[in-house]
Amino acid sequence: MSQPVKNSCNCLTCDFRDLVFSNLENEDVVRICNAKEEIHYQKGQVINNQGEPIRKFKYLKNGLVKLYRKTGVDEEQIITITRPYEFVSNTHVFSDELYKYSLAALEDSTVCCIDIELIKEMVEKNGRFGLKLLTDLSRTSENIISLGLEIRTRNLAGRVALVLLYFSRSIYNSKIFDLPVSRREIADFISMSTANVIRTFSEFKRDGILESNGRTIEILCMEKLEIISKRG
Amino acid sequence: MSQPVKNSCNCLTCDFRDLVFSNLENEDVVRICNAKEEIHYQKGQVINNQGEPIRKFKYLKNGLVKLYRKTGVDEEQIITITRPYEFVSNTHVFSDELYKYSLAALEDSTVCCIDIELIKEMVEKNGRFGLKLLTDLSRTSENIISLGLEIRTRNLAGRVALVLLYFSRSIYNSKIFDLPVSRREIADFISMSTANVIRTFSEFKRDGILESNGRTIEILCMEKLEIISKRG
DNA sequence: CGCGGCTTTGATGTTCATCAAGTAAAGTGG
DNA sequence: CCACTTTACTTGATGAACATCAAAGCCGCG
Repeated sequence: MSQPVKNSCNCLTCDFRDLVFSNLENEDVVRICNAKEEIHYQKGQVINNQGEPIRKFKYLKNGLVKLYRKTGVDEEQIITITRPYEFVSNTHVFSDELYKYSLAALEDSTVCCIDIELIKEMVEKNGRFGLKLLTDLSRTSENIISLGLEIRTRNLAGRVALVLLYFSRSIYNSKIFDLPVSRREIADFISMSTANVIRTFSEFKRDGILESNGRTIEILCMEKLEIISKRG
Repeated sequence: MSQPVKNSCNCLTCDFRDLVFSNLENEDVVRICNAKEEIHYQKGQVINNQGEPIRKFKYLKNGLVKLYRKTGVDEEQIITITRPYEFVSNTHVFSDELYKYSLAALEDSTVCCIDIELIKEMVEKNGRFGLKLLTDLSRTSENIISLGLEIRTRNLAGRVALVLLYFSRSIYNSKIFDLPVSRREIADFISMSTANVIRTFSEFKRDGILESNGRTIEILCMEKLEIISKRG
């Protein structure tokens, strides 16, 4: 697999300026722009590894990523799967020295990397920017926490229904989509065995709730899926 | 049960000044001091309820609290149990209008309440204060997230061992302590049935790992407990 | 074409929730 | 202070939910 590719763009005119850096003056945005690295990762590439030092503040501009941690040899636990317009999912970048979790691209992705020290300097200098980050971090953390709580309250079928609804609504906004993850990754996401994820898919097919061909999924009956997700 | 009691103290000389408000000027600390309410809750009292509007930034000065959410009639899920010197556990105070979770006192507790708008104003005015909050929020969120992940990777015995070690080390710093929660609350914390929590306690007693009398616990064999917590 | 990883299904046994019944402890009203 | 009620705790029995193991088909890739 090839190396990540570094690109460049103008932060002043970037769509993300309003989303992330809305409270910074032009001169500060220019500083960030000159210091940043915009890196393009291909599907499957690792963006950062748990254990590595945290040097950059990272923002997903484009693509889809999974945040996960290794829980043993050949075993991982997926913490969240997110699209852009979310804060960097590694919510501990401001409190730790090392990454506790890994981040990898599920689809081709573009990540903006800025020295974390520069971001901290900007926060110190500009309180409104700090408040914005505080709000974003607050939201991202809450999303991860509540996702974990929801998973824990459900049985197998309920968990599978939950992720299917998550992909359908939060990620692809469509009843038909290609799963960005393997069955095994779904299992790692919702803490169940791969075999039972597959079994649950088969049952959903049998019951006319969805149609699937490999990773292509079509949800046929949203209502049933919602009921299963809620009662599970 | 009686109403919460409001007290007063001088923030300038408060131990927490260094921990929370280390980056604020004296005049700002005085403003906060005049605007704050210090409220004393008795064991069992609710500090805030899910669904209520978020108006205050709350800081635990003293005591022990549980953060939880209602998941049905007469059912709740405990998200975390914390001592002071942690950021307010409701990590979404900066991103939401309403509390998603409830907070209740497990022991007599003292909570400092400051208008959230005043805190936001301070952040805007003083970036260093904002950076401090960002760091604290980052740490608190990470603790909640990783606790949830740890619970999910363990079987019943492993989960019970985990909470026992948590109380022993993080909360009481002793091998002998009084559990601040019922068996049922432990079950709500680690997503298992009350009966099986009790059963696991009984097995630990039978195996000489701990001694218990009601809520009083003495851990006899830390090593075994650690092994169970890790392999579970 | 063969190899390895992903997927699928069935069979098996373990883990766990649920139910039930009983005991102990703690609060409540007379 | 005692009878009463409720809540917490405990244990066993049962069945459901789930993981694990095994075997086979499929697909992409060298």
